[in-house]
Amino acid sequence: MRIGELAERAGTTTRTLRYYETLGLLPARRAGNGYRAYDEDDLRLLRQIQTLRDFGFGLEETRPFVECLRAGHPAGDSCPASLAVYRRKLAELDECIAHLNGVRQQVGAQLAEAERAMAALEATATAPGGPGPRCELGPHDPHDGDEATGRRAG
Amino acid sequence: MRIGELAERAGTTTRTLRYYETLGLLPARRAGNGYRAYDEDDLRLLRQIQTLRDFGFGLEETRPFVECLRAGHPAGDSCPASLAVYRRKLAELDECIAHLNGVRQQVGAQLAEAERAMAALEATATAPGGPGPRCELGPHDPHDGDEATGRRAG
DNA sequence: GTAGACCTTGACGCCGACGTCAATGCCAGG
DNA sequence: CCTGGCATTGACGTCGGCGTCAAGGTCTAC
Repeated sequence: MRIGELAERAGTTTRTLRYYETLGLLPARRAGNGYRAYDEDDLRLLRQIQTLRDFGFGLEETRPFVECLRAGHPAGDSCPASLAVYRRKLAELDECIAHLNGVRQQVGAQLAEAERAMAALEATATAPGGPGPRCELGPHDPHDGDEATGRRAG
Repeated sequence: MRIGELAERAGTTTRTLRYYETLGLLPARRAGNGYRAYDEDDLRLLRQIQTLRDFGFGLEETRPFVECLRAGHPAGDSCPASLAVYRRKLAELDECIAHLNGVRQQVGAQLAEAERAMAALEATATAPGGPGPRCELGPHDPHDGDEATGRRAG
């Protein structure tokens, strides 16, 4: 099949497939006219990549799984290199989750404290039966909470 | 004080301070020679920014806190807009943590399963050795919050 | 008067995973 | 023949938070 069909069947875009090819993740054979030619196995490789990416794996981290599949193994995680990636990822996840839990606690404490202070001020400044709470929330895209890129000399 | 001194006292770089200024986050007065001039209040604003950034807040999210301080309030979170950011962040954190916990479980299960299958075949493993764990796991796709644009049609 | 330590603005680089043109080629249908 | 829908490569844009030059101005010390 050609790139458009593979993209559609996998629910992705041709741009993505070409990108994966530049990474060597999903190389394609070529038809006589220069068009990329894919088969069902390529679809499987692609699905493996997508599954891992949905878990938050970087594309490079999916490589061992893809190569494992291409080596003829029944599953992408039938190889030691893949298991190593799993383990690394688990450690990363644990660290990240712990970090976020810590942050959550601190932010929660800050909020509670600030709310307490605000309530004290409003009680002294506003009369009873006043207006409702302000609603200044706007649309936003969820980011992650991370750091670890070298900042703050410390 | 000048930019170099402020940077040093805050443990950051001049580049960062100029960047904050372009964002309007930390505007500076100017000395006669064109040099940026900061005072102790600016240092406080900067410290507020840093604290929030350490929590994983984006720079834009620190703006209400900074403006709150500049408005003369005792703390950056003495204003309703700041509290709104806190609450939004908490919700984000909760969502992110829940997501990561789910992923962790799935990856853990995958690993366990793969290890079982591997054990049945062979018992050879490679020694690990990574550069260091980073926490860059996102709750989901950072560029768009849903799959309407086409990936993983399912 | 000159080194050199500070400052200025401007502009490009980086990371990840693509999106989005642009210019052009291939092929089937009317 | 032309239209139109697929394909090709190439290259720049995006987002966030800066790093890293580059070319020059300013002030201080010797």
